[in-house]
Amino acid sequence: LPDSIDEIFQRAKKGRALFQNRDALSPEFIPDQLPFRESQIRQVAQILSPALHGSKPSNLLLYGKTGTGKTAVARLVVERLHAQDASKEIVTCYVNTRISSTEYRTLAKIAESLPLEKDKQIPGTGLSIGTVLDRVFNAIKASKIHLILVLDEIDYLVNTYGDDVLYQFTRAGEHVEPGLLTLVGISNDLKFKDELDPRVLSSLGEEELVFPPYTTDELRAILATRATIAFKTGVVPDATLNLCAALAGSEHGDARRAVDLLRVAGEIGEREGIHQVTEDCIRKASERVESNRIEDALRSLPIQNKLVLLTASRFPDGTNTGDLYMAYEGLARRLGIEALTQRRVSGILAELDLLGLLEAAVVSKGRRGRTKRIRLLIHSDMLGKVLSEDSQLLSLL
DNA sequence: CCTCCACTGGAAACCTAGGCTC
DNA sequence: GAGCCTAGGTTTCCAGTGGAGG
Repeated sequence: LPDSIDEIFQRAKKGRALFQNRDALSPEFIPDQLPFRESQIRQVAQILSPALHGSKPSNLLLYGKTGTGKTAVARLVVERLHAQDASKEIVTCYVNTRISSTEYRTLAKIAESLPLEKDKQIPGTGLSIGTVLDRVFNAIKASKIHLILVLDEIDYLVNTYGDDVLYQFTRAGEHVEPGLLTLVGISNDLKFKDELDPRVLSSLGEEELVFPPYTTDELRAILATRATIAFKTGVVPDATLNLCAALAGSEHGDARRAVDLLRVAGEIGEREGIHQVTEDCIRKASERVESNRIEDALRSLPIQNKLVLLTASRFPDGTNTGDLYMAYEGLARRLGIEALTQRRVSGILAELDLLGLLEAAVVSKGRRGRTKRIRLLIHSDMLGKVLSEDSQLLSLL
């Protein structure tokens, strides 16, 4: 509906506002209470506490599926530890290795939290991993810092780049004296240990903690607490919280998902100008959250991956690598883009499969060879909508 | 039971952008 | 500024393969 700008602002002013503190539902929000995680908090605090009298705590590994509170617990405890530290020698650093996306960027992020001399800053590119590591270790050594390094989604780092860097970090004890380095690894993947060099594992996993998924009841309680902070009183009925908890609970007790859902539902309610966050808002939010996730994934894709995806969308009934590649070449020619080799396109198909944007299952057709059965998993309308934002692809849409 | 297709996917070489050293 | 280095993406090369059809 073509609401005029003023109308939108008027409605906002009139105060159909449902939120009183939206931040309480933002992904960055760390509540000072983490219900149902008291014992984990206590244990992590216990393990890290030697840092306060200048000795090195055990390295620590936290396991559990997404949204089970690993990150929140780690950040909460590390933050408090930092606050309690009178010596001011403790430096804490949190990096999500999947978001940093490469070894280099992960190290650069770590370096940001260290006092690096002017000529030892880390540029965006150009240095070897080894050089960056040296600079990081030297900074710790020179300023006698105790770095407590939280590596979130460490399984991503190891699966994509191997455990070399991690190995360097685990034996950094010898490199960084008189400074100290303590590692807190966070992994979503319970099997990730199998991939690790035993030397790394024995050092990193000196202490381990498993985070069980939240039950639906626990999710409901968490949501209720957050809702009272985030929303005005009486705005969120119990039934809404129940549905929200149930939806998130069915997806392996993911609290982040649950909180996300509630926030978006609140925004939908506000926009519709209704006075409560209804169950219907939750359902709409559930769809929205999912399609946003996909749209973001699409937007951040390199041009060639977009083109491969677009090619796949031209085959509503699915196709295979060879046929897709021929069509892809044609489209690339029309766009004046250099076509990649079939080997590379095959690799891109595997990447897109991993992202859940299409299905590329290897199938054998007997005498007619082996190939990937390729099927788009997203709406081609949505694909067209997002890809048309890319000026290079516009002429094909 | 064997063949042989149409690829797969590992390995290595190659390319490019960008920082470093001198 | 020349020449060197690295990371990350791509190409080149190729041995390997699941299973329908013979």
